[in-house]
Amino acid sequence: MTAEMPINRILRGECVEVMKDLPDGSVDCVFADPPYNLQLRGELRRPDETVVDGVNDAWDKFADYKTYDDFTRQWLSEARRVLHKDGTLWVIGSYHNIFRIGAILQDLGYWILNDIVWRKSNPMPNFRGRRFTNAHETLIWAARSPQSKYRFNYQVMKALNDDLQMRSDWYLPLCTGNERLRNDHGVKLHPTQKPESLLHRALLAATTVDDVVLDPFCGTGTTPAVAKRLGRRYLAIERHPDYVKAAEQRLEETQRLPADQLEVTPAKREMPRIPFGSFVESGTLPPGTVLHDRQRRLKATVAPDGTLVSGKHRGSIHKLGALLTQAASCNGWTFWYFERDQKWIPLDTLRQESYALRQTA
Amino acid sequence: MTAEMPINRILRGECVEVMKDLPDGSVDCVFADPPYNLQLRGELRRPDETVVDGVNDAWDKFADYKTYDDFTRQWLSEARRVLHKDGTLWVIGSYHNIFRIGAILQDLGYWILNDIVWRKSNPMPNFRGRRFTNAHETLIWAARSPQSKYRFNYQVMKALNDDLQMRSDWYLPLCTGNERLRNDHGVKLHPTQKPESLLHRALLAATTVDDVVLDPFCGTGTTPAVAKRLGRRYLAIERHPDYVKAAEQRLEETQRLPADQLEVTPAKREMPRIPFGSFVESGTLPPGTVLHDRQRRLKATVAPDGTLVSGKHRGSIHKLGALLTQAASCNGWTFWYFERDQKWIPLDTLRQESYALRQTA
DNA sequence: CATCCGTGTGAATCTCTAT
DNA sequence: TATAGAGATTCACACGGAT
Repeated sequence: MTAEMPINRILRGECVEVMKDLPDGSVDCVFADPPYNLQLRGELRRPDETVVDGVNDAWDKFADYKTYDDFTRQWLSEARRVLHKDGTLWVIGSYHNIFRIGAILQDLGYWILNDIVWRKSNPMPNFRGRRFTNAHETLIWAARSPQSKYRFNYQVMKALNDDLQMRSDWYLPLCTGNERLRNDHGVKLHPTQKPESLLHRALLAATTVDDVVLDPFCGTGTTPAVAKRLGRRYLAIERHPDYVKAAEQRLEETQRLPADQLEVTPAKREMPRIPFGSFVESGTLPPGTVLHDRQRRLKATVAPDGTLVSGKHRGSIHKLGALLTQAASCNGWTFWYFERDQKWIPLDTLRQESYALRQTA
Repeated sequence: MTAEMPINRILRGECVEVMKDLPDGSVDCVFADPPYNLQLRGELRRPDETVVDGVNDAWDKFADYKTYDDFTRQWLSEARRVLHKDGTLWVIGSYHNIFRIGAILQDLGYWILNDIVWRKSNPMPNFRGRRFTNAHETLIWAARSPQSKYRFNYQVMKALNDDLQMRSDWYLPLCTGNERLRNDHGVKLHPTQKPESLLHRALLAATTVDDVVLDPFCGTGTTPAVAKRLGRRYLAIERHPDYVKAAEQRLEETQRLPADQLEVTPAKREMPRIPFGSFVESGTLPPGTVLHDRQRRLKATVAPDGTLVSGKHRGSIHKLGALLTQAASCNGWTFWYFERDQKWIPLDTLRQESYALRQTA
């Protein structure tokens, strides 16, 4: 290593090698989006027969778990050396790689502060119906050591979340539309570009103005771009010259926010959808519960999966209501009634009560 | 190991030892809520709950991770031996232990299918304001091997979620109120009792009626209680006699749902196959019947052997559909339409009607 | 100008059975 | 064990052109 510390630059090269040239303790925060080692096998098609454009790049291929672990141990070790003693590290991954990364960083002496779940508002569905929709990715936020006096901007996060403590589950959309970098033919430049909103929240939580942020897997430069906009200094490492070029251009077009705007971010609150099945799971309406319509002419029974059964018909609260009344559609929430304290109450009451509970929780 | 297989019982003892007495491949699903190895500052605990001295010493920390890893490897290995080749395993944990568990189960040959995030509707706040509110726990769902033909009740999960694919993030409340087991003084019996709703969803997704569910860390019996209620068989292991007693009492008070209330949305894959030719044989679609696609751009004629003919092409309803649309594959049942009462109806309707007839027959 | 509709797409470990 | 054939399977958005 040398004592020379480059700053606000994108360095081209292998991150382990490049980091070796950086001084000890010179970085306040690391954000890393390493290869996931996805191990995709064949071609996957949507129900409409179009082919899914999966990650098929050479940089995501590793021979086996051991090769991936060795690689992980190397870059996490160098990142730790380069980190300031009170610095923190973010890593993002999926179930393919995140467990290995988490275990290795614990072995290396990092101290996990939180695991954060990025809940995707618009994930790709599971086209074959063989698993749960893979609707999230996991970030690990860790201090360099258990003794680190790390930075956490508690009030900033609370303000960002309508004056409620920021939770460990973040609901954010994918990087799509205009934000996604594309070439002249409209083809995405990078298969896994992260949304700026994700970086915005992570950097806003764990760094302050003029802190140095290092991204060892820079890609098309989301981390340095958000860092620059938020008035942080940055250093990014990227192997592929095309990505370096794209990131440099992006950074030219990115302006540091004026000082008075550095901490203003609107937060959208989601109104969560409540599936009828959740009341079955919770025991509020156990399987076997009898429901009626308002006039009590129709009758249906609740099944363990939240469907209703009436004679030989089965369907959701909406579908069965429509079927039995021969209507095109039906709002099952207001159509079906259940009995409580000898009164018949519309299902929708349950939903209203549930919303009220969530607000105060 | 012996060939003796106890069933619907809670076995008292260390789970690794007890599992050694169970036959190979005798269990369809494992649900495990292992000790968390919580590392509070100044107090580090081994899996057996004894306190480790000198937490701040790196060597001790390594020693403790190693102890936890060895323990994890042991119980995951025995669980894998006991699992049926097509069986699946659920493990729940937090950031303190889940990364080690995930890496070890991958090393042992398990194949991760999903990681699931249990988002708590009512988590404990972070009192010191030094981190994000720890508002979730992580479950790993894994098959015994990449070759396992595991069970996933896709349609059941979809029904439970208002006819949308169930995602990998589950929003469920903690176990509180009446559901929480307490002693005569109102003190909770177990520090980490899981909500029944969580088990309801996991078992409903990955098992069917009469499957055998094993819980190696039974605690106060949430897993066997939900398994019993849902008509699954169970086997549970618990070390502490007080918990065994509480779980046994709880199971006595838990009733299996009546058979007609256990029925859920059937999987299409598991419906009996009906050959298209049977409708030709029965005269429902006599040879010469004309079929169209939905847009009525394509036309085919039924042959006596149940193949379709279009120009010089001939093949099954699937093959011909794929051929004419130049698709890799095609579901002929939903692709082709026939005319009845001056309406064009998909072939699949015939199949549905045939199923309904069998029900009433 | 607002609305509707068709099209495209996103870190994906994505089938099962009979022969 | 390899191959062939049947047949099951999608959600949230963004964008652009048409209404």
